[in-house]
Amino acid sequence: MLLRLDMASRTPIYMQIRNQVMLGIASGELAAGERLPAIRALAEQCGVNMMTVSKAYGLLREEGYITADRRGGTVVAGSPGAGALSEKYAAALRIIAAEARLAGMDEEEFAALCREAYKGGA
Amino acid sequence: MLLRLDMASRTPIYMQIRNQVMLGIASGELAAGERLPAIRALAEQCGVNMMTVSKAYGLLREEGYITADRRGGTVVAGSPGAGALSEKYAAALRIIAAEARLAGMDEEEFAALCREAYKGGA
Amino acid sequence: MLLRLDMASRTPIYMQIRNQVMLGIASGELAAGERLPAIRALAEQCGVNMMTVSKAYGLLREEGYITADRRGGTVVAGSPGAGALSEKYAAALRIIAAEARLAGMDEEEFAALCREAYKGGA
Amino acid sequence: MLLRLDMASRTPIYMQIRNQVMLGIASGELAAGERLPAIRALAEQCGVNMMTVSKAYGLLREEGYITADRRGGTVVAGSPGAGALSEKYAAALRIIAAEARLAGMDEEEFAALCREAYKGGA
DNA sequence: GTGGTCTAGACCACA
DNA sequence: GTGGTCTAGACCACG
Repeated sequence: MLLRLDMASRTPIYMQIRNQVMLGIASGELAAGERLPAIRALAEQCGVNMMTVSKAYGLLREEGYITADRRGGTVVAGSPGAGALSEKYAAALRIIAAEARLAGMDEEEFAALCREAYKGGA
Repeated sequence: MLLRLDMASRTPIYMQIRNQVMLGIASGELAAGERLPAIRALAEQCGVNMMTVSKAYGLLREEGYITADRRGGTVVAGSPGAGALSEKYAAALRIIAAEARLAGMDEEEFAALCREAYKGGA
Repeated sequence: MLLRLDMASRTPIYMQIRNQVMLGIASGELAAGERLPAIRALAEQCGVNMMTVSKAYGLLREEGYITADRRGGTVVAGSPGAGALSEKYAAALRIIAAEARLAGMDEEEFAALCREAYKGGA
Repeated sequence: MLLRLDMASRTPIYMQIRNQVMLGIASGELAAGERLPAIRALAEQCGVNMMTVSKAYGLLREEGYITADRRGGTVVAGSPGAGALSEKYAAALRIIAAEARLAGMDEEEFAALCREAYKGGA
């Protein structure tokens, strides 16, 4: 699990870390029960502040994607699976769909693109 | 065209305005050539500062969704249509797809949701 | 002499008119002594306000490119030829040269581009 | 890096700042990777509002001349170099060339002036 | 510390 | 009338 952080991006670093860990879990690269690197280790490896990594882990914990294990480490949680997308992501999807429509894509092209994005995380 | 702004949201107000205007254009509620409300008028209507609306309009202009006619007013541009989603939105789509996968949705459910989002803007 | 005005441009319309008349004179398309269209006629032809055309003509008159003739018309003046570029244009040229340098052009390429621009107005 | 701003100029202050920073990068006075003054610091130094400097930095960022490092500060970007002048600057060059022609300069004189402008930023 | 966002006024250029 | 620019403050998110 190697993180690629873009310091020039508008997306906050902690969010980039959170996103990439989440993507790693979704793709199966990070299996349920697998242990994540310690905060200090990951911070050093990425050249960022420990607080930044801590914030990302905290977010992932709140979302239920990871949990603290008994010995003080952090492990990937078994996915609970709410069965539906949260309203936050649904709203983002509507915006992306509108952008696609304005870019000239028809419904079939957009659906294919979405399937591709879904499979890409496999 | 009525805008609904959430002052408590993490999304900046100017971006909320930009998104809703863009959604309005995509849905056809705002037709090409149609005139948008004047910056001051929209600012007053939304209870927001002029500069905030100005920033949203500036963004939309840069993106090519609207054009400022020098003879006064801002009008909806005819969409040229790049034909593809920008990498920025493609990356966001990958994240949403991963969230959907972790929420327990299978590919078919996700594709249906995406089609719904696309048609929703019709 | 047909003017092509872009209402969506950031360049004011009166300046677009001024620039195109000046370019017409430089290229020889408008010869010294030739009569320019009346303000009202040009305004109607371009679909702009008379005041706008008047402002452009006023500018060109101040710069010495055109003069009022005895019968109330406007004619192209014989070029006086200061022999040097005004500081305003020299400054603009420095900025363009810097942009070219940052775009990766070397001195030869830039000089060739400048000669092309000079000859283009022939 | 000292900026000289002309408050009486028709050129907006934010554009003057943008131009001078760009000229500084082109001349090598500001090297790639070098850190620019903080927005607030530059604003105070120039006796200008923060937002004005912010707008200039935003422009330079969009143009790819600088990048905002999330770990604090704004740095000069390594120039990618499109290899050609944008149409906007090419049009401005045509206008300047025409002005030079009307000022009585011949092609050689103009080319020499352009080389001078190019080398001036060295 | 940094940049990002926002407010409530103001003046100006353009058409 | 329109949009563009600017000021002098303020609060917030990020690292």
